[in-house]
Amino acid sequence: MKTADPELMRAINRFTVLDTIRRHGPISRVEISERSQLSTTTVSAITASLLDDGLILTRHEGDIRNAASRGRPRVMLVLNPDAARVVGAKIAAHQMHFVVTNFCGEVISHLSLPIRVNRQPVGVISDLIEDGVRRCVVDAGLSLDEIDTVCIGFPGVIEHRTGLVRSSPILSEPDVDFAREMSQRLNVATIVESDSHAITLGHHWFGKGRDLDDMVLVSLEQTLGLGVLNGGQLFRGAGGLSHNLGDLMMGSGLAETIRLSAVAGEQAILGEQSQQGRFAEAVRLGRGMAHAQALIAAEDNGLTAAATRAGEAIGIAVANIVTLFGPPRVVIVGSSLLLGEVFLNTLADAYRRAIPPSIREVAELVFENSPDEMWAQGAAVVALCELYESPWGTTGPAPAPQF
Amino acid sequence: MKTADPELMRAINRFTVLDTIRRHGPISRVEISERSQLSTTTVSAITASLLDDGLILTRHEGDIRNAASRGRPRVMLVLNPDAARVVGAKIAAHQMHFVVTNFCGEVISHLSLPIRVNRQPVGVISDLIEDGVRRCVVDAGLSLDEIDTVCIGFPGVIEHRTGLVRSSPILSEPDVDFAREMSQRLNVATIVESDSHAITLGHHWFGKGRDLDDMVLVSLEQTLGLGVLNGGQLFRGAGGLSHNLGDLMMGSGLAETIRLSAVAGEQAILGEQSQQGRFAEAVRLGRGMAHAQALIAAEDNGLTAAATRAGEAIGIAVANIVTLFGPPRVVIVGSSLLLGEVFLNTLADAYRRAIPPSIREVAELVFENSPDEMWAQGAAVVALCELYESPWGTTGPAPAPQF
DNA sequence: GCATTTATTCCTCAACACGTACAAAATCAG
DNA sequence: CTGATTTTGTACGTGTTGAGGAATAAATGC
Repeated sequence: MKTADPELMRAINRFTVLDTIRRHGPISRVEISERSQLSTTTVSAITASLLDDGLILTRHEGDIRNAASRGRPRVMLVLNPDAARVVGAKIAAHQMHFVVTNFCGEVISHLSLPIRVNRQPVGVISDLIEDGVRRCVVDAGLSLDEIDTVCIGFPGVIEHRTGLVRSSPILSEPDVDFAREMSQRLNVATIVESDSHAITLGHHWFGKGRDLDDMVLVSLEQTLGLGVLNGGQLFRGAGGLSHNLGDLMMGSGLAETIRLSAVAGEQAILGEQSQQGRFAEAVRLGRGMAHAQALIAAEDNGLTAAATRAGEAIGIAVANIVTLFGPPRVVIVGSSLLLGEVFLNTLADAYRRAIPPSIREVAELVFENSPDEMWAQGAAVVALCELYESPWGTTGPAPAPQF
Repeated sequence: MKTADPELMRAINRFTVLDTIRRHGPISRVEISERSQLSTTTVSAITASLLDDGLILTRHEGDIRNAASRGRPRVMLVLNPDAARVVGAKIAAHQMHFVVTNFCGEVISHLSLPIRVNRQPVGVISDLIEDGVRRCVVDAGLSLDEIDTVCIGFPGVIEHRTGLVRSSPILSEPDVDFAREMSQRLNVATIVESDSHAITLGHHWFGKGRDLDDMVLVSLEQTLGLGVLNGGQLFRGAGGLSHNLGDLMMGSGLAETIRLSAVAGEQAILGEQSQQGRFAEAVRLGRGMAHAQALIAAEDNGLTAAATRAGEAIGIAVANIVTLFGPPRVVIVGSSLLLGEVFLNTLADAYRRAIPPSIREVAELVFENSPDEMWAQGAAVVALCELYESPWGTTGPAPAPQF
């Protein structure tokens, strides 16, 4: 059972203030007070502490109130971008993406490695990731010592609490303790998280979920993932396991049942078609979906049928997710969106037909083909979220005194 | 955003202590301190306040420590059963159940009304419920003034926050504000909650979920419902909507897709068979499932086939729920369990085949045909939960001074 | 220059958790 | 029967925290 002491109270309010400053750009203390329902004096005390810890900065310039306003001008507060730096990574079958971001989540450097890591031994993959992280950090003009946290977004079933990769299409073995592996290699605190969860938080901070504290994100990549945002926080099921949409069974009887990934996974859509020359090459290079769109536009019947099947199945699955979670918005991302109109229209249509009438108006569907960088940025956001919640001034590591 | 002040801190710790006393029977202050990680002095202060408010009682008898123990004997604390009384109700198509419970959730009186309310106008149903509540309260030797809260468990999609019945097989209209309706009739604070949520909390307090703070319950009655317990609390999706398992679509393509309720709902299983005389009569009286079991035992081929189809579909759906929520236990309740071995075995078998191998060991299935009284008791627990969380001594209504 | 307005800070108060010391109530030893 | 022992529960003081009011700071308008 969680016990409440003054420390927890302080942590909550500190987080509230910090998050308000992050969300609402340059903001004055009074406005924080209004938004957070905290008294001005409490806000002042907390912001003083945050300023003292170097997490926020004052800016006297940007008082954007009605210019002809009397009274003492507001002092605007902003996040100190240099308060911390984190690395976010997205690992996929055919490429890796790395970003270094500052405390605001803004990308400082970006590295894309088009390397096929599929089914390589764990050691090889760790090597490649370690290399990518180090290079991206150097590109940002930093050294690893200056990085606070690394977060690696992985496809598959991830146990966030322990950092265990339960199963992933990229790794040939189950139950790999990737968090420990990378922590030891980099000597930096490392988090492992599902790539779907990462992009969910990424969209909450910077993308299509900025205005909502409750939403659901469906990611259609090599694996079919799910992220549920509940009250501004990721909903991690019991044990912190990430969800794997691809493992859902579609069908009412065992005879005609099929796993969603077998209809709508990347491999399922492209698989049948990928025998022939140039297309197979594209798939191997991770550009299968873009290529597929061209083929569909050129009326490739086999692919069109596969895309239609996939769209239908996913539309139904999304309707089921809405039935269970009732979010006001469903953001759909991932490389499969590249399949184009046919796929998207089928999906939206199947959704409309499958959703029960009584909750038809509850959720809106939003399609967004986020750039790869955003996935990595989302992983960085996961890391930042943990930093935000961690106690800094009081119990955290004291900043080394400078002489 | 939720702000933290001393009041919140106190509320949290008060709840922790109260809940610890409820769960672990007669318990001494030191033991509370050990279990809750609160200091002994804090526990002492809080228990003093609880004693002062009359929510708990001291019991000097039951020091069950090693009998030959020296030192000052422990004073055991228990919930004061008479601190409050609530009414819980379960409304179903063919019958209503009411219970009055004390502050511990123990049933004081129980009333079962075998009335068919299916599709009656709202006014008629409210009348019947009002009557049932009043009779049950009188049976308990009480008057309505002495009841603190009423909670009514309804099948269908319920919006707990607003007390709105979004849709229910019992009501012919959608979006009925049942909470207000009953509050006005009874002049007692009334909560409306999904019957699945009610039985979920009921099992958490008294049934198969007593030892777990995370679990999932699937209810198979006229509607197919779901309750998710997360960290000891009901997980209510965005907007507080209850889930409706029956609205899930089973199938990967629209052509072969069917709603779960159309395969595994009570009507779907019994519907085809219920034309003939005695069976139709049983169904009308709400005893369809029990009768069906007898017919299946007598090798009624049509019914057996229907039960098998339903079991398969539900097994698959449960596997999907486990994929999404990853609970350590799934409790399956409801009248459909009466269908017997064929149904249960098919369900368990379909589940085993549908669950992804990587999480096969995560969840255990538990079947439990809870008595109707337990559903009503669960509704009472919902009411009690709200009482527990509400502030009593400080900000709540001060007890009228007695002269 | 002075009143006015607004943002921020200083000071005091109440509530809380916690640690220490002390009182209470039983057992055990002689 | 008396006193030491052991364990439990409580009174007091300290250090948090946040809230509210008074005072201060910094601009505008007349």
